[in-house]
Amino acid sequence: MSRREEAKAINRARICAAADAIIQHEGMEKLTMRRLAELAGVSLRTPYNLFGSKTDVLIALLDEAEFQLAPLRVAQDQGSAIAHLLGALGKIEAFFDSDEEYYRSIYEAIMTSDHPEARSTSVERAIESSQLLVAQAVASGELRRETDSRSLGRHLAIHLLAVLGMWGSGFFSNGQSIAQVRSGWLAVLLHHCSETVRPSLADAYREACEAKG
Amino acid sequence: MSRREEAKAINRARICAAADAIIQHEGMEKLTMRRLAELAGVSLRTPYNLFGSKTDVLIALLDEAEFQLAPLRVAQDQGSAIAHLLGALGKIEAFFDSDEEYYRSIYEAIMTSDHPEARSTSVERAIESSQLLVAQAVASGELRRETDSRSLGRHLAIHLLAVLGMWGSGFFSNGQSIAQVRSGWLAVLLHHCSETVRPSLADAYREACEAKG
DNA sequence: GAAGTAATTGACACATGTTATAGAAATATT
DNA sequence: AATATTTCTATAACATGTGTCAATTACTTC
Repeated sequence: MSRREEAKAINRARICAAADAIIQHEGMEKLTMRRLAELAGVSLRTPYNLFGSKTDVLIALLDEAEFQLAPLRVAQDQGSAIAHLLGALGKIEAFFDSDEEYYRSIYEAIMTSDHPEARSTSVERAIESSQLLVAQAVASGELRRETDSRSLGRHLAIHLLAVLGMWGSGFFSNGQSIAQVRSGWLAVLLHHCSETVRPSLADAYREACEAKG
Repeated sequence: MSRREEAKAINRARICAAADAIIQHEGMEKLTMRRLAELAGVSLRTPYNLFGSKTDVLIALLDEAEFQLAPLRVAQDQGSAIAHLLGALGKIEAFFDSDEEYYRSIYEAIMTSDHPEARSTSVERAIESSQLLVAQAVASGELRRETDSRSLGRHLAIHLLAVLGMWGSGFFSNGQSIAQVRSGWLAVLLHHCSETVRPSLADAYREACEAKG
């Protein structure tokens, strides 16, 4: 990395750190570009040079935290694809729980920003990941052969994103959100699964419904 | 209505008409409070006095058009509650189809506004309506007795709102959106329905899946 | 070390949603 | 009819995200 790139990386990191600090200690409303530049010790223009927009800074914060539905993307060579799908929910929940209000406010800001491409990107990513996992579940026989994995994968991802969106708006707590998604997913998976896994999914569904309230 | 209220109503109507005209002929980006006030022939403050915020003007536009998932709310005394649920989708589709780009841009603007309460309100309304219809379907025996109608109703509403949200972001076309919701709803309903209605729902489900693509 | 290049800075500008203030006009109350 | 209240207008202001542009600084290349 050339020294120029190095300097840029340092500035990028300082800006992220400053954004993080402002959100944590002063709240999202106080995160203005002027305040951010001040705390990071750079000029007002620099965040724009390095990130593009305020929304892009927030996206970088989430990326830095390795979110972005990463659990859904984990390569999966062995084990049950359905278990993997459901396990991903638990990972997402744990991740958000680690600092719920922090991630909630960032997530909301991104989802309501006037840069629609920020939304589209995460929608597309989630749909692709979910379609992949569903296809694996079909291949492994957990879901019936005739299942349209593109359609089902899209359905699951949409449901997840919708609930996350409502969590972002403060409509659900993190725990409620994931329980909501889990029962929603199970209801649909039950309809597409093969007889072998049906009993265990049905149990899981009953549990999930009770866990909601 | 006192003459004062009358005057307010007239101004309100003029502002709505102006907003409508701007969105239709100049596009959502041109809908600024200054342009709106100018075209409505009122001062910049008046829309704030009469509506509260720009978002509230947009909400009024949708309300005026009798949207807000009104079809879901129709009182239902007779006929099949499930048919009513599915029929509501068709009505929503027809409504949006009547001027897709117009409603899409308004819907998106509301859903991405920085007034989160606007979002919460429409989420709450949709969930309540849907829970009511599901409860009726349970009462009539179309859905099995043990169905948790609050939970299922919430699930259906969330899925609808999820897809509408993506339609708002331009991710789906109107037709695709509703087809997506219909098949999603049918999959879940199939899992909760009584044996009497299962065959017809299964048929509808197959049709809906083919209609997507 | 000199010349060229890329990034940063600073000061300013603009459009926007929103609020403030003061005064004018219309309406309601007595 | 006189007074009080409500609403609207006009104008200015503020905070914010973002853009412009010239000057400067730091780095790369030769």
